[in-house]
Amino acid sequence: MARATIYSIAERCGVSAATVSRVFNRPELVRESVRERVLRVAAELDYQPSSAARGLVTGRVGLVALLVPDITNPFFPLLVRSVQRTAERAGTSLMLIDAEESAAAEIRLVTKLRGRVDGVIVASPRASAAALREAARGLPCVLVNRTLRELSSVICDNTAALFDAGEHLYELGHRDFALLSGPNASWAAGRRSKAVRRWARGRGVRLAELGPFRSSFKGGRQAGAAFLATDTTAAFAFDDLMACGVIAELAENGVSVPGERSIVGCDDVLLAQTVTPSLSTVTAPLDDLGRTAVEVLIRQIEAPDAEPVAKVLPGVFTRRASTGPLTGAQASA
Amino acid sequence: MARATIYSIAERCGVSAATVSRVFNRPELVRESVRERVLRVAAELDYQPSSAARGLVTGRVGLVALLVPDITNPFFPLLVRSVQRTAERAGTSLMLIDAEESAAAEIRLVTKLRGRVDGVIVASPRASAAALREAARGLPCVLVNRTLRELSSVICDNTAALFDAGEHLYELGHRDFALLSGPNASWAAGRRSKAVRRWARGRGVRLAELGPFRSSFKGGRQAGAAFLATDTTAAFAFDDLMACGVIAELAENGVSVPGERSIVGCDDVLLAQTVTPSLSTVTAPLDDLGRTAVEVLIRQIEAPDAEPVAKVLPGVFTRRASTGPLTGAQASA
DNA sequence: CGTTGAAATGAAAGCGATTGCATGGATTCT
DNA sequence: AGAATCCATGCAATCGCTTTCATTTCAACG
Repeated sequence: MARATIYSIAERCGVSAATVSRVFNRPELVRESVRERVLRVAAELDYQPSSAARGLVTGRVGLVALLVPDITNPFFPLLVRSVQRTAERAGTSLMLIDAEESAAAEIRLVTKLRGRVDGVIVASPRASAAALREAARGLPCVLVNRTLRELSSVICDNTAALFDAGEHLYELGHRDFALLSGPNASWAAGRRSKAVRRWARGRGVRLAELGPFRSSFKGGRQAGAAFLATDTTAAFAFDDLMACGVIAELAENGVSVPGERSIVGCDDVLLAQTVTPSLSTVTAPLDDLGRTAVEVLIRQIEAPDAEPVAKVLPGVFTRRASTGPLTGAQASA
Repeated sequence: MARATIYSIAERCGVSAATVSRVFNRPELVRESVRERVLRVAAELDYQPSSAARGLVTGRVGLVALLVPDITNPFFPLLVRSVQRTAERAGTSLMLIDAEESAAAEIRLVTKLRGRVDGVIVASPRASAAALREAARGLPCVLVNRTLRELSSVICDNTAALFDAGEHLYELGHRDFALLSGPNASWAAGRRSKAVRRWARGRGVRLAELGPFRSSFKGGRQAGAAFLATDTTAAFAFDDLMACGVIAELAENGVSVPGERSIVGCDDVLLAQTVTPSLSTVTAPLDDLGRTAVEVLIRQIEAPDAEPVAKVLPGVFTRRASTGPLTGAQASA
């Protein structure tokens, strides 16, 4: 049986296709008895409107894309969920695209999206500002965790939370810190490093800058080795993934956390709670981040010429078990 | 500037829209000089075909959906990536849908997909067989990690790998085992439990069945407590997430792994490698799973009346650090 | 009972692409 | 040279829906 269309429904109901269409779009314009009949028949026939046909005439396809650099990075699934949930509530579906960490792929993929989706959310883009701007031309676009003049963005500002983390460590007695920085290409990494540097300078403590390291468990192992080679006692890791690698590396070398060294991560992914010891970290408001991104995007889709907006959501420091007091034993180390 | 269409391109090139269309679909039918000119103008105008218009006439929208029960479960991101990669190679995009662990949502969402996508891959569905069959009527559909007569499926069979895991533990000296079973609604959980039971019976060892527990870190903590309450020395956890919870619970109670108890997980998610001790587990061929699912789905889309196929891919036991020899100390415990 | 205005419905145009068929010009064959 | 063939291209129908505009229906009113 061929798929039901508004015509097959109209025929069965003895009305015109226009009326059937109205039942779904402007039901208040249709007499109740007719409306009910149409809905009943539609249900019987398993009618689902063709998104292609509707999209062709309305110019909207009811689809927004979310481009992530690496879906296997535990940071993103929560973002994906919140974006998808918000999108569904707004009556639009989500097209997910994994750029597999390639800046070139990002650009290529965004470019291909024009005409296929109503708008795109680009999370933590690696690509250059110029390329991004060019690729997003004529396509409503919202950046997550990156700002760019001329494009809307939603970012998580961890500055205050990193200050809190620093203060927390300072109160525990730490005076010598390590900054395990993230990839140079990462905009967020730059911001985080800057925040940590600012705090350290303001607080007047020593800060050894190590890295950059990759944002992965392995990158964290390397960072951990580098951290061990210094005589610092507390480290700011670029993110949780890296922090987990650091913890593993330290454990392997018989260095206890937080007994001998303290570590804070960033993002608060699932991993941060499951690792032993659980990770003190900066919790990103992932739910808000995703929701806000969709809201901004939808506004952008509805008013394509509106000024871009830049939303900033703060992260929050969450204390767990990977940070502890500086003991006498360490101080003498 | 309004978006470019085949008409605007045709006009600029002094040819008809049909020719422009052919340049993209059957380029060999168009004279080279014309083809080049059209392509150049199309590039200049940033032309992207309207997927809606194309979909309307071809009946294909170039989109397949992947429905997962919970994107935040670390099992899925790898599947998502492999599905998306394979789909992109086949020239189709991926619509991701998170059912947020609700069987009802699964059915509702699949139903809504008819007309919006060319086909759907449903991963680890929770919904009842009847509801699934009904929802997928008239929509090419492939199940992952679940079989159902009348629908195609791609599953990972862990039976042999679980036998290997058992043998491995047996050789290490273990004789008393615990089975920490997964949710009753999970088809995979049933299969895994059955495999473990079969192995234990065949091998003639004691098997304490505990649970069911939720497939989450917390569920694992509970499972860990239950495990500790027995005098068994090795546990089969339903999956890695649960196994990590078990390890955390044991660690908190001062029980060393694998010194005092051994544990194996299932799936081999990122977590399995980052947890301390790293987890001996059954590695699922996620890449193959995703790829095969897309291939089967595409075949199904191209030949909607073909018989459903059921593919089976084997898991492989991977030894890591969470399994170790039974020491005298434990035996006496 | 004819008029009027509102409410309900229908007719038809178009959205942007694909594609079967017709056409016209160049090439080849007889 | 005329017929047959072939290649490149254009014409026009079509996909399923939305939406404007026109038309019909009908209740209410004078």
